[in-house]
Amino acid sequence: MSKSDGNAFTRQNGPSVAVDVLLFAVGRQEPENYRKLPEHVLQVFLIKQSEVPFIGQWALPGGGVGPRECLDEAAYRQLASKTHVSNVYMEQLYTWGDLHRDPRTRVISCSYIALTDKPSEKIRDGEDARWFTVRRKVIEQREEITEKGYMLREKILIQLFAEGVTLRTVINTVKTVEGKISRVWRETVEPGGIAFDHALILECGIERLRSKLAYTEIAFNLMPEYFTLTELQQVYEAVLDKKLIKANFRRKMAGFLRETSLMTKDDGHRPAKLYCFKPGWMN
Amino acid sequence: MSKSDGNAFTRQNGPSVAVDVLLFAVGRQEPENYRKLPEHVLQVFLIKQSEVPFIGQWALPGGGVGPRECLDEAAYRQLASKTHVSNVYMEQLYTWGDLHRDPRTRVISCSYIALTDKPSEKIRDGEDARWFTVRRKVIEQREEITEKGYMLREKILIQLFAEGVTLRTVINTVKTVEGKISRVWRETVEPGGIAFDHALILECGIERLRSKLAYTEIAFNLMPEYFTLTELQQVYEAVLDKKLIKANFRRKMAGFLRETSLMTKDDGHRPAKLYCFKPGWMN
DNA sequence: GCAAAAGTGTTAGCTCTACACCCATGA
DNA sequence: TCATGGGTGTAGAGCTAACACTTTTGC
Repeated sequence: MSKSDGNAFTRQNGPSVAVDVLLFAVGRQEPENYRKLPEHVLQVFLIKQSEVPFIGQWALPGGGVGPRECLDEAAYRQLASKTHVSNVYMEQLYTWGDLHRDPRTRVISCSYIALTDKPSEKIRDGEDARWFTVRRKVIEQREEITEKGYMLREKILIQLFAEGVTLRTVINTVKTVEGKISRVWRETVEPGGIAFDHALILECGIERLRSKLAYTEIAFNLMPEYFTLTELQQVYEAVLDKKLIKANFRRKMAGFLRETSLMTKDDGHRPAKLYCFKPGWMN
Repeated sequence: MSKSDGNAFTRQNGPSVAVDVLLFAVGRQEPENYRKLPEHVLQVFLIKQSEVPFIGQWALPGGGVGPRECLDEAAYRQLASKTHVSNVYMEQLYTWGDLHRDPRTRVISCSYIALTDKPSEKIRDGEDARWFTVRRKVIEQREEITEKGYMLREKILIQLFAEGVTLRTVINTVKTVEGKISRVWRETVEPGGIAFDHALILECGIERLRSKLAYTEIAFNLMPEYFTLTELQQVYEAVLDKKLIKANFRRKMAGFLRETSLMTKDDGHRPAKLYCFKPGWMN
């Protein structure tokens, strides 16, 4: 940030700066009968655009950063005003700066992941904001040895479901290694009704969420304060899209849990102990 | 990014956008005698500020983002022009948007990590740019159970050494858990001759680099094309600041290596096989 | 009784750790 | 010859996957 190059701090028409928030939750779907527990699915919150150039398409909640707020504050404000969700976990995901990601003007967007446990909460009235169930699939995968190194190409299908709306977006990712230098490249093939580059942001966010599940305690931000071990497991399964083995899962989680004296009841089967989160570093 | 809030895309005096690059390398220090291999240390590249308000202090290479370039391009351009290093691994680290991180005007900075294997290369003439050896130590640690949850405080000392210059910066980090919601907070206690919030960026980058060594192949970006297993181990040890056990290290790395028919020689001891990188997903 | 989920135990295989040991080189 | 690093083997601890089994509830 030395000042010696021409374009630093002198532009009056520099790029706008915005934030966009990927609000994730794990939703419970009604069980088939009184004995069964609800199924769990990963959900993301989107808003229908009412203005050109993406009128009718769906976008992440977000907007411009004010002159008196830092990025985190802007993200919180946008989330609170657009979704009525507050006091949630939030972390920066990635900053998107492609020249034409917004066709109107140059906008640099700092994206955030937010996690909540209340997808069912009344979040906004009207038809223009919805929780979408997320389904992600790798539909093509190709490994190559090239003259210069290695290449891994994947085609990814993300499907989004809400009542009356289904979106289908396709993304390509390319990982290359040339000599020792590795790179990742992502591009939208079919936006499928998702505005701006938000399909890319979503894909990036899902990847981050999944990988952080494995080596951090981030999943607890998707849980209510008290929860059963089966509920916790269902959240992992919904995010990872993969069945886990109960006994093993419980042993692995043991270090992050504080037992309570509370129990579930009236569930049509044996009551379960309720736990709450205790960080791993608290011995 | 719906357009419906007042401060989106209408400001002409919005924040400036810049990039800052943490260029890391692992340097070799001259061995004591002909038999010994060189010691390895983590190094970072800094530039001495020649203008107010941080005149005489040291900062990361960086500068404003041009109107016709995306963030990655800006980072590459800054790196190339300030350090004469190009064709290196680079990834986004974090975007810094505090209101007063630059006392002159509002600047939002997207920071990058860059990794190279050539710290010794003549990088820039004159007295105003140096490779610094990095030493990081946790000098205080406190765990607490509070009314609302848990808290982990750490005080971190980072020392930077170059010929004729020693910098000493102290940073506090606080990790809190309230109920289920976790947060991280970082602040500079003593900048110690480092400009802007670049001490924070450095600390953040070291943490990221260390944690990514464990679960990615990122370390190979710090290696030359051909290297011995001991060299690779020394790079890991320099970054992690921790001795590793040779036999175990070799077994763990086996899946990421392609053997060559080349050998070292004239080293004052038994010759070693040279390897090159092969990504883990290439079977 | 029975369906569903809560919760525990066991085994085989793998990985991680720590350490010991031998080999090859050039001065 | 010997200091130094190159390279491999092994035993024990601990983790993981997979599966089987018992317990407790509401209807």
